[in-house]
Amino acid sequence: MHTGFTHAGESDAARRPRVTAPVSATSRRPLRPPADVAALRVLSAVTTLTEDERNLVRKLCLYRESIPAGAEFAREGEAAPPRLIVSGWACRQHALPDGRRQIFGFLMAGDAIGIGLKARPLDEVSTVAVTRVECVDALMLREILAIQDGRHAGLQKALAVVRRNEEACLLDHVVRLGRQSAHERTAHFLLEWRQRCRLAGLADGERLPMPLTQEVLSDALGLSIVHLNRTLQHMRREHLIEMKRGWVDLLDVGRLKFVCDYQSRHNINVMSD
Amino acid sequence: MHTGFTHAGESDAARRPRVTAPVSATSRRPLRPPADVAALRVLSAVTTLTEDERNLVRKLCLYRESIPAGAEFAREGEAAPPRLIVSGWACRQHALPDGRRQIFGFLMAGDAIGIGLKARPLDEVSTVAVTRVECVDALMLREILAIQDGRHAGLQKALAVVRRNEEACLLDHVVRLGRQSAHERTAHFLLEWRQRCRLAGLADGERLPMPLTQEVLSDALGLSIVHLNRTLQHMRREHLIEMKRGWVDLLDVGRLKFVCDYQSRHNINVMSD
DNA sequence: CGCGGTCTTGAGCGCCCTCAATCGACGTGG
DNA sequence: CCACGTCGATTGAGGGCGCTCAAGACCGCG
Repeated sequence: MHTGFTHAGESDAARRPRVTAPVSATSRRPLRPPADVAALRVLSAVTTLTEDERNLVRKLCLYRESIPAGAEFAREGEAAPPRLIVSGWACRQHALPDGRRQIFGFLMAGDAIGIGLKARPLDEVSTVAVTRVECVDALMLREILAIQDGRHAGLQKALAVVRRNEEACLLDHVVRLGRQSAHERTAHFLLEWRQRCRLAGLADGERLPMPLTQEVLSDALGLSIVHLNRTLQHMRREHLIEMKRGWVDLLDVGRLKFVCDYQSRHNINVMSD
Repeated sequence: MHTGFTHAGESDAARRPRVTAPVSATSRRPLRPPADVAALRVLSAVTTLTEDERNLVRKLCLYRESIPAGAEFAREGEAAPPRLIVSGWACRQHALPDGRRQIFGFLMAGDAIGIGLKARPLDEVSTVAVTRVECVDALMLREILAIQDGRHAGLQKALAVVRRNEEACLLDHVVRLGRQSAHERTAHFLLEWRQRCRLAGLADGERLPMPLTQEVLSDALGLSIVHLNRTLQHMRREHLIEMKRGWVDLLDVGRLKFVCDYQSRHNINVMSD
């Protein structure tokens, strides 16, 4: 049913060579960091990391693992092995026996799976790669978090915020599914997507990567694929968005926010420290 | 819009005097425990508690706080003060500016709010008492959890499981809202409700307390109040359920499970030690 | 007895679904 | 180079699930 998302949406970054130019220790972040530190970018956007912590993450990223599109990170019910996503997109989902499925949310560069001492239910649902996903084993990160030494306080906080954000998105998802129309849902989701892409440095202005097929999108938004298609068309005719191969342009963020009453929970998390 | 749920559904237990017959130390639990230990029942159903731990909870329950129906535990965005619910029902919700609201889930005896060192997003949404709620200040519990001494390992685990259950219910909620029909949603919700009521010792066979008005229920299930009403009527005509003042009878649990493909996540949590 | 809150019922309709077919892009093999 | 298969996006037709509006019944309460 949902196999083989080989088409578009692999970020440019994902195809670059491993280690490019080593960033000088205290410099500002480059505007387009190489893939290795895409995850790092997310983590350091959230809180200040020491150079030790940054190097630790960089070191982890040397040992990659590639997961093909459509493959499962972990099956339903099993605790997922700890991983940190470097590039690509995955989703958490649940499949009903009759073929329907519901997607709980998406994972992108910088998101962690199975981190955290006690596994959350979220880490025990089926997690599937939507595109090819580059990730690294995060067992070491997990152990570092377990040891409560102050040296990695920043890293600890960053990963906690990432977890919190995922849960906050889940709450927004509930509101979308329960109380919003197809248009509102779609607009709201795109704005959330925008915020996450910006945080990960994947956005190019208001142009966002959109590796999700309409089938995947409809399974997230609780709509039929046909109706989602018509909803997107309507938004294009309204000059709210524009879609190309693997990309989506948000043409009028203000109006998008207006139609779905979007208010970002993430800012709260990012600001608070 | 949604104020004053004074009508039905207060459990008998909630009206009983504080301390009735002190249960002998090692005896089996009484079938209908007094309200003071309703919370205790939930916690000890999850894992084995030492007598010290049980006494600690009992002691906490001496200093009650009563919250009237309709009152907010904490406003949106603020971290809720730590509390343990002894009796009554509350809900976590989010209100949209145009009056719509979505309920994320319900809290009942044994559920904790704002426990946990780092607050989850769930603890930062608006939490409203659906009936009158008796609860106790759980600041002490929270501090006990912070101190990692082995003496309260059982209590720690019990509260962690309660938290996990709430998150698992949230995931089920997403599936219901996104991919199930009104009938499936309703049946699925009732079965989840049943499971939680049984755990809390509030069920009388297949007769469950149902303090929720149809308005509240519809805001949880993402349905209009009218359609929920008709759905319930249909289930009554099908001899699946029966409803009375503040109670619901599940007449055919097997068929209910069949129509909505119900599989309990809770058993996993309760079993696993 | 009047009143407010809740539940119930009817009528009408629109959002969104299902089924089914077409089109375009792309990769493959002859 | 073209025929072909596959996958995803698109479009049309038709219908049903669930919505809104509105009114009435029921019930506990002051």
